[in-house]
Amino acid sequence: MFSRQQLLEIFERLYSAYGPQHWWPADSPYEMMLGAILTQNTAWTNVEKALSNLKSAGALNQTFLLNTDQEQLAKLIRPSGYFNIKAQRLQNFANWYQQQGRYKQLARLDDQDLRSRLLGVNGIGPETADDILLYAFQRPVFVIDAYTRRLLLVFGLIEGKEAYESLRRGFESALEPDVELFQEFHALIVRHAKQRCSGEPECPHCCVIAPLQTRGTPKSG
DNA sequence: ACCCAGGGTCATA
DNA sequence: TATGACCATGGG
Repeated sequence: MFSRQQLLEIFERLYSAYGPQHWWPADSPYEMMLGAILTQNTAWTNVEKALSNLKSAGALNQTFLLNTDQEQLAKLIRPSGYFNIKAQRLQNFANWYQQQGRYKQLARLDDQDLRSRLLGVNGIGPETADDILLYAFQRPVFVIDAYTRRLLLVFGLIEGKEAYESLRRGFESALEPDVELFQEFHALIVRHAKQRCSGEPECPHCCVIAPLQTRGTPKSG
């Protein structure tokens, strides 16, 4: 699949091109977790509007999510798209979060336990769960998204049809479990995806996707 | 007028 | 297990 050396070369290029990203953009772990649900298959600019609406309405908290009706919540998050489904998902999350004893109790759980409990919430799939684990709970879990796949595909390191878990384990077994590295790596991949080729020499986008110096692991993994 | 975006669920074979 | 339909706004 890919080696530690290859991944580190990609990371170095991304870091050189774009610098530290300091993800996730949120004022609190709670806001981060809601944002992770709202950004599902949705441009972040739209999520910002939804989060802004929630803040203005004083709705960015457990009390509101647990007590308001779904239609009112959907109205506030309308700009993020899929608003009916996402309103339901936010409330599914809020109910679960309350049952689990909120952040303090969840933070006591080990990575795998916390992950499987997150996946038990209807509306939280593998990527959203891993976003939350990595950025809200500081766990060394590597997030795989569509951008990650595309980038690996550009370098010819994957076929493209690999399962989510397969790619996640690929990263996590090739790299040491370093939370800050994982946080920056995923953030940089997203940052790179938004970068259009400027056409200029030394274009950041093109510098990143140039062929790797390190050679591929022959066959097998 | 298209196309896609920091996915996930559900029904079907 | 593996496809396909569906969800929906906003920016290019």
